[in-house]
Amino acid sequence: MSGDRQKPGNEVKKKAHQVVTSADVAREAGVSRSTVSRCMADDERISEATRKRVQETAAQLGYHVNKIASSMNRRKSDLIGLVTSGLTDPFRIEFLDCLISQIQQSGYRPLVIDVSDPDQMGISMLNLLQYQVAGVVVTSGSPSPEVGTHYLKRNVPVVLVNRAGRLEGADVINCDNVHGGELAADMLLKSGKKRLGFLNVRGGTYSGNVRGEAFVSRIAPRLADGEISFTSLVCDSADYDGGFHAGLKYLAGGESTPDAIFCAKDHIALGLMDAARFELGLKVPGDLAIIGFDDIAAARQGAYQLTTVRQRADQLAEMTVERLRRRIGGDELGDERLVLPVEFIRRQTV
Amino acid sequence: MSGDRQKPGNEVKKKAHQVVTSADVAREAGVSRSTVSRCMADDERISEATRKRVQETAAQLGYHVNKIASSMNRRKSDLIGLVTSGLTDPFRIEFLDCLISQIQQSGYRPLVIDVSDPDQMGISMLNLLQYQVAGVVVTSGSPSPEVGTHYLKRNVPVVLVNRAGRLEGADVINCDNVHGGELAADMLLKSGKKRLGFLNVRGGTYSGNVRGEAFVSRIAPRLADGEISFTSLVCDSADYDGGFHAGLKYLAGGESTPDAIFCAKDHIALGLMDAARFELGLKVPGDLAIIGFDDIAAARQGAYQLTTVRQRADQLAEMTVERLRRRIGGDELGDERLVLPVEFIRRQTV
DNA sequence: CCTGATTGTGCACACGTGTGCATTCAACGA
DNA sequence: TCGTTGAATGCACACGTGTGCACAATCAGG
Repeated sequence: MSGDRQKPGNEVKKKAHQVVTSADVAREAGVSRSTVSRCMADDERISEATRKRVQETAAQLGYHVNKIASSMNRRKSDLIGLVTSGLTDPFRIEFLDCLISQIQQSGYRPLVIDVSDPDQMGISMLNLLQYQVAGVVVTSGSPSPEVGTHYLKRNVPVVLVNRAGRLEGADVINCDNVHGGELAADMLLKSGKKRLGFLNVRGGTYSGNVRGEAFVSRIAPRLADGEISFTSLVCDSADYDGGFHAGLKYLAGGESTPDAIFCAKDHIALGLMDAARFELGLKVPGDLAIIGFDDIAAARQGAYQLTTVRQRADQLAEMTVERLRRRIGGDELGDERLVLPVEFIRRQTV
Repeated sequence: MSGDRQKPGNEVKKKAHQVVTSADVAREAGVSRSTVSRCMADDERISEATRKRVQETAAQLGYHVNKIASSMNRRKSDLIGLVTSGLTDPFRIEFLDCLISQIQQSGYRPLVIDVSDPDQMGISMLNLLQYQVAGVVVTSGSPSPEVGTHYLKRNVPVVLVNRAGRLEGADVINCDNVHGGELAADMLLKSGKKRLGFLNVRGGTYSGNVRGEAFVSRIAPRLADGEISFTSLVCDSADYDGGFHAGLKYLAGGESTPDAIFCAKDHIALGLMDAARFELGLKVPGDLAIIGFDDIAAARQGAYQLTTVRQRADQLAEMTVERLRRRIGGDELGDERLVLPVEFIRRQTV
């Protein structure tokens, strides 16, 4: 009746208020440890009667499966690594919010890791592997191919979200940056504005660059006609302050000052808008039309009512989790490049 | 030379591209598994020469300590549970940002768990225990005393941040809500406004209630004199939209409409402000003075320039982690109730 | 009553690590 | 030469679980 490999005679040698283990439940319920394990996992081969009895005993003793030991045995945990860099970018936060919720709903747990220092990317991703994660979602930075092979060898799925990389063995999910850029271009062309601009962070991000390029190639014909002009604008940081200072710099006046700006992301657009309205006294959209990208919560607020291109964080999260689950489930999928449709949201800044 | 408990003869029986384990490193470096373990942990009793050799071998073979196995052996992981409810509240996000960064810097990893459904609180906290977490930070909800005893029994430290509860065996950290409320009151009294209000979410949160009560008791003398009036205002959700709709409701006009409102938190204040300015055409602070609480990033933005009471997220995180570390380190500390000082930030809404 | 099938449980092993204790070895003083 | 000391390392066990396989029990059918 007692557990296996237990030398007889030293029954109560352990410390008193030890953590309750499956062996305790087994002893109390008069079954073997195996049966307890099977009951907790709702194994079908266990009779209804014993299952109920064991589960009651477990509850009574306050027994909970030790997930660490379980993970060790199965050589895989139910942790999913979330690679991000800080919680400052509004859209990424919204995405993480949806993602965490959905991961949890699927029976997994998110293990967050911050890679604000890009040099740490590789180390951190390998570190994650130490936890036997079931999968990883990368929302910032680009893992090196070398890291990729480590994951490939361990058969741990990786999903890159809104990233450039084409990592071997990893899925890449992007919103439709190209179409988004085109939608913005179409809108500004229709608006009658003449001096167009595209504002992105210095150096550019992958997403931002694609959006900008699509924008430019869409307006190219009219540019060639000389009907409109275009300027590429740059800010120092991809956030509110960056947009704000860019506004001060580019909108100070002069003949070539843009009268319509497409921003690489909403957060930048908000800063730009505030600089224009409150620092420079410009009317939006009268003096300056603005289009953003993402449709973050603040864009909907009364203070902004920003016209923008929406990518839905919840759908992005859904695709991510669905992809992870299938790969974890054993589906042998080829690397794929998935695209999330975007939608133009017309508000009051153009 | 070979590892312990290894029956001779079945050297290469395992699957080919197996994960590299400490035994592999041991074999390759010609030492025992124990030595490998000690080398990876930088144990002092290992000679410089072998340590170097082993570590090089490990690197060459691509060996990484299996944290799950390690946690299993030590009966404690380096995970720290973060209990939150969604990533929507701006101040909580800022706090989590700091917290995650500091947790990581201390050599731990944050395991996030979402308890948007308060009924799930208990289950989720017990679930966390399954992962042998080293500690837990609660930023939302209130764990039941029963959950507390489980943690106490397992000797896993818990820190409640900006929560009401006085949990046995747990530290509670709050910002100085009382002083904050008083500062806001002092400011509004000095401003010359006569019809004061306090806006909080329906039902109230612990923090909000304390702030409001302190505010009221501070203005009580002047209230008794009849110099001023006070109204308690309520919104349906503790966020931007809640504040926005409350603004529409309470500021529609009439003799008793407040001309100065202290909001339980910045996020509400922003919505209120937008409703006042853009929907009702009120001047801020001319027609309506507004004071918030938290000093979130948006409060600093040009569109708002919100006067508020600042609690510093980074310091809050610092206190939290410091407290956790000491308890994890074995310090036997009594339950404590720590208070983070606040600071009045004067901007342009009063 | 016997045989084969079906159902429910138990045994024993494996997962990969940390660590107390024993052991080896060299150095050293007497 | 021998006993003592200290440093460096190996041995063996424990951590708590999942699961393949074997085994017992029950039952249907002949």
